[in-house]
Amino acid sequence: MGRVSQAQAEENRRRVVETASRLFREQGTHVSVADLMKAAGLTHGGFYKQFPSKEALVDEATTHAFDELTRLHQDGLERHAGRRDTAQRALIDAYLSTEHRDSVADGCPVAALATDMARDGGDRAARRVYTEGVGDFAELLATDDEDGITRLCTMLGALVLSRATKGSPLSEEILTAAHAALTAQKAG
Amino acid sequence: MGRVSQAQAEENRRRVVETASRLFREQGTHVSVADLMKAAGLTHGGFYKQFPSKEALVDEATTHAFDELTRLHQDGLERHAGRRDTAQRALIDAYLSTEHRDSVADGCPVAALATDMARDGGDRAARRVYTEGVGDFAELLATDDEDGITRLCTMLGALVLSRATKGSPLSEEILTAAHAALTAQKAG
DNA sequence: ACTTTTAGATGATGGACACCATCTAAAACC
DNA sequence: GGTTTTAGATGGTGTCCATCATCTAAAAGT
Repeated sequence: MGRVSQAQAEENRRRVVETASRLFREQGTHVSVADLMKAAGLTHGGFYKQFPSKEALVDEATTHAFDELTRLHQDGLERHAGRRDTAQRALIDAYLSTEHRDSVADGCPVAALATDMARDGGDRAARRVYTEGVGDFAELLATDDEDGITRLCTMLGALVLSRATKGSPLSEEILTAAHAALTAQKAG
Repeated sequence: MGRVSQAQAEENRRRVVETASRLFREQGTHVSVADLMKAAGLTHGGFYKQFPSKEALVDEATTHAFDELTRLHQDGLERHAGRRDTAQRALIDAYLSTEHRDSVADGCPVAALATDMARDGGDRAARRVYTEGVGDFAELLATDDEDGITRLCTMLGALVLSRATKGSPLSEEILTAAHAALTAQKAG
């Protein structure tokens, strides 16, 4: 209840951002501060000692999610060192899996936050980070035959649609159709 | 204030559903009943004389939006009578236009409602209608060379991403890249 | 014309929201 | 070790939400 060490306070703050980045992806940016803090193991009141507003947390949590994404992509590239097409293939496999479809909270922020970004038109940090993330992701996906942007559209569209139709067999069909299209060999 | 003719009442009810179908696409299904009714030119209290709950309206408004979509697609097919590829081309042109990107309220419900459908997992009428709509749309888009599902994923992904990145030049790049990919002639 | 019905308006309910003032106890600093 | 600082807890504020009870005036039914 009383004070907590600086290390503990920073750790708590980190946990709030981390929790927010997961909850915002899962439920949208409208999750309440109280729910957020409870999920992070704290009470609602302390929030404003760490963040000036909920909006500021949305920005920070979005940034956090995209930093995580960048790290994940870099790890992927390193693991298949230099072999761009192999790394892309691994990324596509994971992206269009039912596991990714079912784990929104830990999943791709480009897909999870798209509608939230589109809906609040402001000139926020979250939007800038998001847009930059889209560009980076597209670059990563480019092949000799096809535009990276188009491939990202197909992947993201498939993920979003498979989530929206989950429960119907169509959900899995969407994932496999998009996967097949993205990994098909083009005639040379 | 007092009573209103049956015809007027039905007309008012229709306007509420129509308004809801637009507002839900534009702002999400969390728009308040009060805002909804105000937008339809009524007060909030009368709502429950026409609908058992807000959830029921979400179902009805979703159904309405998809009925509209079906009608639009049928009109499109009739206008290019029999010529499937010409009708598809016109559809793609419209779908990936900046006008469509900028008019969410009147735009494709598959794109606008995707996240809302994904987020509330229930077995609602809205979800069933949505899933059916996705299947129908995909059928419409199939070509000899490519799966209709994949093409829908690309189109929808592009629309969603162009909306989320609106304000950046990337937004237009996404539309043109996806458009080029979807209208490219495949090697025969 | 008189009665009954009902669409919509008004206003209240209980709950959830973002945000803030205040308390408190332990860490940080001397 | 005594003072100061502060992270987090407690308990508000005013606002907005979905839903409902009640009122009212005009349409429907006789």
